[in-house]
Amino acid sequence: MNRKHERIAGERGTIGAQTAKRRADGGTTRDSGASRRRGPRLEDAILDAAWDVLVEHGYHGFTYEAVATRVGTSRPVLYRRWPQRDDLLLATLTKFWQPIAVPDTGSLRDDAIGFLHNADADRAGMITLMSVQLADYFRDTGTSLSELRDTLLPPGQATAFETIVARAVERGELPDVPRSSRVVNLPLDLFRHDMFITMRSVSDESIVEIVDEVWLPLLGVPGAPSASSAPAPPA
Amino acid sequence: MNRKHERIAGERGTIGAQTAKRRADGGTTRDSGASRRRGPRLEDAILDAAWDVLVEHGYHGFTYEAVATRVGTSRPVLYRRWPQRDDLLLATLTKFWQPIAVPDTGSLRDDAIGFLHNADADRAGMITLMSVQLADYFRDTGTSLSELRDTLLPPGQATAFETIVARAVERGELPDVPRSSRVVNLPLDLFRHDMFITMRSVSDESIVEIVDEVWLPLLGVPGAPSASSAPAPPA
DNA sequence: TGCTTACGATTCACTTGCGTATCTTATCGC
DNA sequence: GCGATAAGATACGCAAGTGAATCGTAAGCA
Repeated sequence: MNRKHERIAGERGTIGAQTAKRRADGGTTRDSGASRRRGPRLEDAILDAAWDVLVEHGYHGFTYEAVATRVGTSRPVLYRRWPQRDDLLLATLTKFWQPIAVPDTGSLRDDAIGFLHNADADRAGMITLMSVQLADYFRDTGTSLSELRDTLLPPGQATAFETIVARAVERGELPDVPRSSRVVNLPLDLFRHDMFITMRSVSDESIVEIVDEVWLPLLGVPGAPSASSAPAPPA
Repeated sequence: MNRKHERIAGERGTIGAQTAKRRADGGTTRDSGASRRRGPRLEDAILDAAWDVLVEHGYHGFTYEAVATRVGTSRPVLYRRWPQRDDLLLATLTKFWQPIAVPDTGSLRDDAIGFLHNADADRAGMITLMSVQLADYFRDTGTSLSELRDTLLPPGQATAFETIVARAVERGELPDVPRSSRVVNLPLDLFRHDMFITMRSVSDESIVEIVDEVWLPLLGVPGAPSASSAPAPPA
């Protein structure tokens, strides 16, 4: 009946002995003598570990405990630098946020496909993270992905596809007419949606599909597949 | 030094007395005499509460503790029915999952806009929930939103926009040509993306924008705004 | 009416994480 | 080399959640 209690009571009885043993160890639990990191070097190591934890376990698993364990230090070290969880999170995101390379191939289509390809390669973890893993963060703070993106992105800067379109216009590949932001940025939105839904890397087929079947026709690019020449049936 | 241990030891010592006291109380702590829910009625109440908890606090806050507290019962009652957290979650989602109404107005554009409007009204919480609130669930289980949707959706059924397009073809509003699934279902994808990004209800303007600036032009609907007549500059 | 079921309540030991308070000691600047 | 600094370790009190066990009793049925 009370097996559990008996066993536990027995363990409790050894607390004193365990404490004494720990003291006898003298705290040489870890590799004492190894170089002790300080200042920026330590900070970098912490943020690296924080990033890993964030990607692997999401915001929910993004605890001081987990980060400290992973970096091989203790929580007080983290608290000294980032008193709030948000501070550590923001520092981590800021360090690892870098814009995706926008290719300049001289072809609208190749630019678009190339950029989405870069996005997939560079941000497979990033966008997944920002969209899904940070769900708890967004709920806790009441913010959204778009707001976080705004705080991380340098303001007033053209988006990748605005750049791509502008170049195509300069080349004369596209007419110089006003276009809605919705249409211009459509490929990245669809790409991001695919990534959200599947939680996986977006396939090359999907990228080409987005560009050839949706974006280029919308931009009125000659030779692009029209609505009546799409290959796949509605399934 | 060992204050904690001493204190705990002291508390431990009172266990017998506390048990005796509880027995003397007779368990009449709450409003005895109020009707006690049983069977299906209790189950419904639990799932209702579970749904509320899920929407409000997300999967992370979706604990037996929280659900039990909200429904006014205790955790063992929940454990008896759903031994695993996933069981309770699936039961909750199954109960509250219902398809969005697909309007049949006789107009392709009105059908599309109307459906997205219904989606926004019916699923503002739902899709937000499924996308963002369940992030931990997806990570824990290694599944994705698309897989969950597949398990909840009746298989082999046409999507809303496939239905809408098929009706338009029957009416002669659209030519009977093969269309890619990507293009047909584009509006809901963009709608869902908007919801993901902003974590808010999708505005009517955005819905109209999706239909008029993206979808209808792609389907080659005459009179729809072409790529060169979009109102807003790239901003 | 009496019996069976199972609901509601409570307790328990345990785990994980938080935020803080120390203490020792390695490292750096002088 | 020496002192100031801060890394790293450990502990504490607290809080929330987990499964499980137990117990009294209200509800439903024969």
